Amino acid sequence: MRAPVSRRARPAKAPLSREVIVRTGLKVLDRDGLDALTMRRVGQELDTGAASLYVYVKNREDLMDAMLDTALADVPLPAEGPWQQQVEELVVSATEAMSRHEGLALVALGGIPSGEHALRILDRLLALLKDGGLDDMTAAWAVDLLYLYITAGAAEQGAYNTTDRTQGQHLADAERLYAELPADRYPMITALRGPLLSAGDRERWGLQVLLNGILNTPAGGFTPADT
Amino acid sequence: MRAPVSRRARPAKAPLSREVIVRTGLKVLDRDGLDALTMRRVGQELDTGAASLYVYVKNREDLMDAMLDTALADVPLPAEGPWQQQVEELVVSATEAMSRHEGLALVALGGIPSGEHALRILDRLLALLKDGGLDDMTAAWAVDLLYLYITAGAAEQGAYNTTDRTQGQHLADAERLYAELPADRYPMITALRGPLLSAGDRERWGLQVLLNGILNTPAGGFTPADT
DNA sequence: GCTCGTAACGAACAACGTTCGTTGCGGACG
DNA sequence: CGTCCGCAACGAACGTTGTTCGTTACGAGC
Repeated sequence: MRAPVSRRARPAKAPLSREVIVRTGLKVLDRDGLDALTMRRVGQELDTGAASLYVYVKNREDLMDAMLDTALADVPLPAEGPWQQQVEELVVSATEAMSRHEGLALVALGGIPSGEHALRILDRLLALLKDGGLDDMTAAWAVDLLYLYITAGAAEQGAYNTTDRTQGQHLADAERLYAELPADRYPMITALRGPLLSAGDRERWGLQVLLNGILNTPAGGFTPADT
Repeated sequence: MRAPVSRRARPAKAPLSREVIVRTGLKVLDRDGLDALTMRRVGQELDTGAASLYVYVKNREDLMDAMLDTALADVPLPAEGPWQQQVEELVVSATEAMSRHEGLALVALGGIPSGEHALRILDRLLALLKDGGLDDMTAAWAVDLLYLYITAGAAEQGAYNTTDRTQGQHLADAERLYAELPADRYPMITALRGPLLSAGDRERWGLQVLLNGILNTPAGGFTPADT
C-alpha cells in the first residue's frame, strides 16, 4: 500500500495529503480541544468533508497515532554533556512535546511505541543508558520504564492544558477537596496537605528518582530463570 | 443532594440504585469490553432504558469514576511486615485491581484522585513512607509518583486484557515490529531486541527502582525556594 | 482526444450521550 | 379508607459522532 497522492491540483486549494491532515488535526486539537477533534471538524478546516480524509487516514485512531508521532518529531536529541544530563533533557523534551497537545499522550499508553520518531527517541535513550554502563537487560527495562514515565507524565500534565478552564483550576479543585476531607478517615493526607499541594519541579525530581533507582537496581534478579 | 432511593419495589425486578448500576457497568466492561460500555448497554442489562440511569449517575464520566473507585474497594491494606514490603504489596494490589478492567485506569490519569477508596490507599501509602523515615515533602511527592506508576502500569497492562484479542497478541505484534526494523536507523533497538522483549517481573523491578530511588533522592533540592 | 484509475465528495447509516415531557407507583395526609 | 402528590422510571426525540457506499470528475497514459 503506497501513499496516495492527490492528482487534483486546484489552484485555489492545496491538495490533500496525509501530512496536511495530521498537521490540521494538531491545529484543531490545540485550538479547540480534544472534544472538538472530530473527523468532520478536521475536514471542515481543510474545506472538505469528513469522508475525504479516509483516503489518507485509516480511521480516527490512526489519525491520532500519526498526530502523536508528528508531535514527537520536533524533540531534539541532545548532543553533548554527561549521559545522565542528556537522558534528563531527552525525557523532559519528550514529555513537553506530548503534553503540549491535550489528551494526545493517552493514545501512547497501552500500545507498543511504533512511530518513527518515538522509536528514534527510544533508540537514543537506549544508547545513553548503555553509555552509562548498564547491562543489556537493565538498560532495556529502564527504557521501558522511562517511556512509561514520559507518557504518564505527559498525560497528567496534558490534562491541565484543557482549553475550557484556566490553568490553575485543577489546583484550586485539589485544594478544596483536600481541605474538606474528614481528618479522622484520612489522617495522613490531611496532615500532609501542605507538602502534597506544594509547588516545585516534581517532574525533574521524579526523573532523578528513576535514574538513581535504575543505577542501583539491576534487572537480573527479576528474570524468571534465576534459580 | 441526597442519594435517590427507588420506591418502586416490583417483585420481578430489583430496584435501581447507584451501586447496582456501577456494578453492572463493571460486568459489562469485563464481559464485552470498553467499546461496549455504553449507557444503553448498561441500561439494557438492567432491563431498562438509558435514561433511567441518569437519576443515579450524572453522566458517563461519573459512572466510570464510580466504577474505578468500586474496583479499588477490594484492594487489601497490608497489615504486617517491613514497610517496604507493605508498600510493594499495596502498589501491586492496586495495579492489579485497576488493570483487571480494560481501560478503566485511563480515567484516573489526569484527574486528582478523589474517590473514597483511592484516598484510602493513598493515605496508607503516605503512612508507610513516613514510617520509613522520609521527610514530609519527599513522602508526599513519592506518593504522587507511586500513584502515577500504579495508574500508568494498570493502563498498560489493562490494554493487553482486550476482549477481542488473545493475550499473546500484543507481544507477537511487538516481536514482528522489532524484527522488521531497519538496523541502520535503530541500531540499539535491533541490537537489544532480545532484552527488550524478554520476560520477567518488570512491574516489581520498576517498583524496586522507584523505592530505591525515593530513598536516595530527597525532594528538598527541587523546591522553588531553596536558594 | 478518448479512456480509465482513483481522489474527492455528498448522502446515508447505525450508534452514541443526553434531555425532555409524561407516566404511574408509594408514602403521607385527611 | 380514599385522595393527593413527589419523584423514580420511562419512551421518544435531538444533535453528533465515526464510518461506508455509490457517484462524480479530474489527470495521466495510450
